[in-house]
Amino acid sequence: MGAFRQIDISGAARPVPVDTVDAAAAGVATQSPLANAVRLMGAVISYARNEEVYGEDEPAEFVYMVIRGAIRTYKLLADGRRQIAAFRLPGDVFGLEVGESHVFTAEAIADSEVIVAKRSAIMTLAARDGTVARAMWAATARDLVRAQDLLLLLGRKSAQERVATFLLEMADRVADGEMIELPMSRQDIADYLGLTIETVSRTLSQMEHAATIALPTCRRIELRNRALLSRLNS
Amino acid sequence: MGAFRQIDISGAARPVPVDTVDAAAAGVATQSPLANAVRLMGAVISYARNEEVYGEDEPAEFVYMVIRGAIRTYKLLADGRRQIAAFRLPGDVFGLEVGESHVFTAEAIADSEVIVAKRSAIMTLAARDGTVARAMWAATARDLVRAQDLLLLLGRKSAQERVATFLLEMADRVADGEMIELPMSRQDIADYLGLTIETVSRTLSQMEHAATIALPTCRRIELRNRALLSRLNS
DNA sequence: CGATCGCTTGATTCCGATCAACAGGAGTGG
DNA sequence: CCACTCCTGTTGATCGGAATCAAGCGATCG
Repeated sequence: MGAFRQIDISGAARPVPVDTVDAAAAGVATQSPLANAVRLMGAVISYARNEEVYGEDEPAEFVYMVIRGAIRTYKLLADGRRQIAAFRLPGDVFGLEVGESHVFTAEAIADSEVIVAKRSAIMTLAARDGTVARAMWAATARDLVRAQDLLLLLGRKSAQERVATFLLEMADRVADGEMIELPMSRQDIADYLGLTIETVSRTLSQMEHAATIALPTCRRIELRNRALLSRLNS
Repeated sequence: MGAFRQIDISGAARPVPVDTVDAAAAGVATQSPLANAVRLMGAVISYARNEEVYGEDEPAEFVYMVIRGAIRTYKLLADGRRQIAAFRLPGDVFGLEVGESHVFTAEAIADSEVIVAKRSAIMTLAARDGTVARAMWAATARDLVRAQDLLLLLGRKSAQERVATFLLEMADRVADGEMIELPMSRQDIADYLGLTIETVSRTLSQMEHAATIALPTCRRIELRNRALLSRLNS
């Protein structure tokens, strides 16, 4: 069992509300009616690295959309073991709950900008506009599909397979060609994949030796053999 | 890596459509507008033990609600490793997808009765009735919360903790007092908890020796020390 | 330039998987 | 009814992959 790991909150809470912004100008493509609603009714807030966006069991007063940076959502066990359920990247909506409180904690992985909209306003809009209601459902369903893929990974895949799956997922989401710029630390990856930091590091090193990937820096990964990774992904 | 495990389909497909039934009489309590809609618009179909209800990637033509018995939904890896994502028990709605196809396979664990309703009919109703639309969202969100709890279990809990969590979950869902009547086999439990059948069996035996539980038969489990199980549940 | 933090690498341990044998129970057919 | 088989579950012995313990490296920052 892992020992308790202290998670330090280096950045002080420093919300900087701003009026409605042109999020498209901020690099977020127009997507669903939900994303549009959040964009129209929300304000931009900046979060420093490791700053908490909201905590587990807090009332779910707001809905969020990432503009810049990255957010992790996770649960903790009493002794500090952590499971990250999702990484939220620019364009992702998160914190949307059916119930009255959040089911996990959300924290900024890097300095980030997030649009924050009143949940009550979104819900009111959804009651009037069926396309918004449906987009909310679709967003929850998308999270569910992601979670179910992660279940299979955590329950049944080997360390190599987990890392391969992770790399391909990140390639889909943040890659510029074959080059991946990771926003998160090894510890975050480990807590997402249900491994230890050492195992993640070792596995990446092995893949580098096998020329499956290249590691120019520890936050940059170049895929050099996608076919092999896909085979490991099962 | 686990070897390929053959999953035999002993019961032949034998759908027995029936007109709208009084599901309350069948022991299912009235719940959400969604459950009511499925009940009103569906037909009862019987599935034999191990019979497939639907397969992964099949078009999602129907929505289902369990009346009697139990259903497992799962994903497979290419070599046969299996991860069960959920057990569906009487009253549970499943197979509700936002997209056009199912994201995993559903099979009867025991001989079961399921109400089957046309997805298109439910969707049409949801477009007219916001409470149905919201109930569909709520059902998906409930699945998501369950999946996220399972993520923490699969990623970070020990075998003992997994079994303890499972027992408490089943106690909540099917227990008559402290006595649990399991509908599923050890293999199903193992594939739900990300363990092997041997580890599940051993862990249950240990708990019996510690007088935490009693095992009158292998499908019946009596909780004798819920406090201890809760502590293991973290 | 030293300190700190994040990452990598090596040595060893340990939990759960694997391999193997057997027991109990249900169903089948004589 | 019993003998047989099949299936599920239990238990024991051993193995192995990832965790843990430990050391050192390298980049970033004050």
